[in-house]
Amino acid sequence: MLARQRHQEILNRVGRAGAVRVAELARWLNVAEETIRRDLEKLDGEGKLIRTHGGAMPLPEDRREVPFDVRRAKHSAEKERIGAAAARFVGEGDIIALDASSTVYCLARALPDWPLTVLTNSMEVATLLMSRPRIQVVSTGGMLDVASQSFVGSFAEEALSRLHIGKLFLSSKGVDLVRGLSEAADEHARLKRRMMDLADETYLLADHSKFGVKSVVFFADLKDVDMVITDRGVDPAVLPELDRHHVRSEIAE
Amino acid sequence: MLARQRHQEILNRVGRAGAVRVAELARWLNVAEETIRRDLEKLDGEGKLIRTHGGAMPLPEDRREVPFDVRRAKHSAEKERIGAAAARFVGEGDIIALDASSTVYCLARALPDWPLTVLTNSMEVATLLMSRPRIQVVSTGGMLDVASQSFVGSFAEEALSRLHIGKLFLSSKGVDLVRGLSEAADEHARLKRRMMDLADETYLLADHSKFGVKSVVFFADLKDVDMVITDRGVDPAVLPELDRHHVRSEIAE
DNA sequence: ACCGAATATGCCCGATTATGCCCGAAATGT
DNA sequence: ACATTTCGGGCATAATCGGGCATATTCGGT
Repeated sequence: MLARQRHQEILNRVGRAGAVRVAELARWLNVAEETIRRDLEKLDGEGKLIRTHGGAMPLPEDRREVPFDVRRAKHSAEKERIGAAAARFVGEGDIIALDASSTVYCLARALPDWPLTVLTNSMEVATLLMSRPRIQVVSTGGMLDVASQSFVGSFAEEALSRLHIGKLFLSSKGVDLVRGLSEAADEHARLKRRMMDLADETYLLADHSKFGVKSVVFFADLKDVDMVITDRGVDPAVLPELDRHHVRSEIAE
Repeated sequence: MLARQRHQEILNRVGRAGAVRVAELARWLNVAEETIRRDLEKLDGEGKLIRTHGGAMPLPEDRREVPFDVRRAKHSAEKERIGAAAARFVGEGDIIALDASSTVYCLARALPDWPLTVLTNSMEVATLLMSRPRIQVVSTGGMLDVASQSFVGSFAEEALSRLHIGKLFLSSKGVDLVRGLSEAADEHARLKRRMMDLADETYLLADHSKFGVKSVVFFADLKDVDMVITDRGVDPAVLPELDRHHVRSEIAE
């Protein structure tokens, strides 16, 4: 039986019975309990059921469908991997900031399940993390930019200054080794700059297509970044160059 | 039976019976009383019921933070009418504020299609209005409260002070002619108070079931309200009383 | 078709959680 | 005031979990 098939089967049974136990499922589906646990972990992570000690329960009625479309534009596999790799730098109790970008959204989905405070200007990230009980979400507020579904403007920028950020995870339209990070819109650039100024550490999430690209507004030097997380498609010449700027880097496998 | 399942069952019985005893629950659910005690301790800690000696009781009706979808469903016809009536007070180019309540959400849906600036602390209102190109949405930001899907906290409160609000539309858990408006949670109460202080005019949207109800935290007098919009089910004695306080009122037909 | 990588699965073991039992202390009812 | 019920904490036990490791299967690229 295929793993996916098993997942469906589990969801079916959870939905009908109201609750299932790991041992039950293991017997019923002829797999080890470890496998069932991994299945439940995955399904819980996807928000399709709720894991409990000893088994799982269906979602409470009132949270089954989030009103907004949780449609996700193409998460290229690279972005997923970069997000997962970045998630490993998040420690328990950390105060982290996430910007409004699709790569960072992937990180949000991969965040570990422990107490965290997450500051974000992205509506989508906020909505996503609302279903994670151990995560405290804080939003900058500000003018709502429809295109990026995020808050921008001087209001958002000044709101930031009252906060502390441990680790900032951001992305940018372009990453040039000489000119640094760039964005297409000034308002987004300014906000990212502000976030970097306030953060103890800055992690740049950039898939290989971002390197060498210069967008319109430059907002930071590469040397202001503490670590770059990218994917295997990156030009091999880039990593030594980062090293030369004392920027750590990691390739998400 | 899973622990979580038992918790659900306990909440069910408490909710339906009004009160339960530890011994009863232990017998019904086939576990030791110690287990039930631990369950009750946990549920009480989560604010889902109130422990008493020998058993537990449900939360008083008016201090329950009902999830948004549920609130929206309740009295929806009246709320729709009230929202539509309130929308007629919104003029072109107005700067209005909307709080996080289901009635005001109905107003948001009924907003006229002309240029507007809308300040809100509700994620759902912000999401809804994102699809309205002529409406500029501004959010307070702050800590995200999951139950109400809205931003609260001192952060949100202070963010407000930098803004101007023309007309504020809000609702509240309870409206008492003598004691005024009340909310179940302090953080919501404080924010609403702050909004009222900053607004030129305050419109209270309250269906008839709100009148005479006293929740936990009072945050404003009726005389601070400029206009009350309610429905036909309201006690006829209420309107003259409002008049006596120089509060205008309207019944949404 | 072949090989290395990614994925899925199973097994083992120390850590965590859930539960039940016991007993002295606190609360309750008569 | 006294008998009874209920509570809370300490302890023991069993179920469950999570992570590390090994093996098998599938996938992807040549």
